[in-house]
Amino acid sequence: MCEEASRIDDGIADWEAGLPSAADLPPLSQSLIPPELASAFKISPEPIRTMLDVNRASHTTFSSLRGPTVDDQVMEDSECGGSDPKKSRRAEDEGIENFGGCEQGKAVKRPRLVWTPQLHKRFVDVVAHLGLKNAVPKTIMQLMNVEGLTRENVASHLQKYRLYVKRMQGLSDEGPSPSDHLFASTPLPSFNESSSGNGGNNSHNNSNKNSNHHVGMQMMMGNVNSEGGFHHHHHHHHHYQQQYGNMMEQQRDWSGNKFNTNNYSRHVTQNNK
DNA sequence: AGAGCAATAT
DNA sequence: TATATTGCTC
Repeated sequence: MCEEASRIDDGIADWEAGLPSAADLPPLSQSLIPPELASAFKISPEPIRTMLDVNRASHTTFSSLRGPTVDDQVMEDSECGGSDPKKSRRAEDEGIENFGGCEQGKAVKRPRLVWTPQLHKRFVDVVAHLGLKNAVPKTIMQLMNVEGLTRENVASHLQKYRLYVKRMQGLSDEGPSPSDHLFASTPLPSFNESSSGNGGNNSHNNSNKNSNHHVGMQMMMGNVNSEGGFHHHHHHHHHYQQQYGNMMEQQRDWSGNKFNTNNYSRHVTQNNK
């Protein structure tokens, strides 16, 4: 996890070392295209860029090298009325790597996880993908492939989720209670799958009585990273082109959170040990 | 070891 | 309120 992070960091450090120094570059305030030239060619004036923009761009590059990060806004499918592939980044970070530090195993508390709708969706997708009997915390955690997500996080959420599903199935009618906002934002899975060894599917007989809305997300914890493989032989490619993840800083000391692969049928990089 | 669950803590 | 933790059984 940290080893890999360090490796990547080193690579980035090398890369950065090869870049021109600030002194070799024109100041940010200086336009690269002279105004007359710009107007002559009908080039709209460049926006004024600040250090913040630079840092943002830098972080974007950084993130793309490392894979999606939870604090990256990621959208999936139809998300967000979608237009623009780039999303706003928060002003925070720069402290991305560790929350406790790799080496100092000293009790640094992880900020609590906030189950954003995106994160929850990923959870539900994974649970639906596993047969009922495989949907256990560790496996879910692995398939969700979210850096920093722990088995405990998943176990806790799963416990609540099961209660919710049971509750909803029991009372076959009646929509979710107002406190079920998160869970209600996701179609109830149909756990008909016996699922030996193989991916369940998302069938389509969900009683979908839900209202989907509101996004109020926030973020958490530090990252973890390692490799681990998981294979899933399922036949249909569900175009899980999903990303997601937006979590943002909730407390001051955390870091970025990441997940990698988008396709469950590929191996996945697992989390902890 | 880890799943599951209710109670309890924060 | 939402999530984490604990204590226990299996």
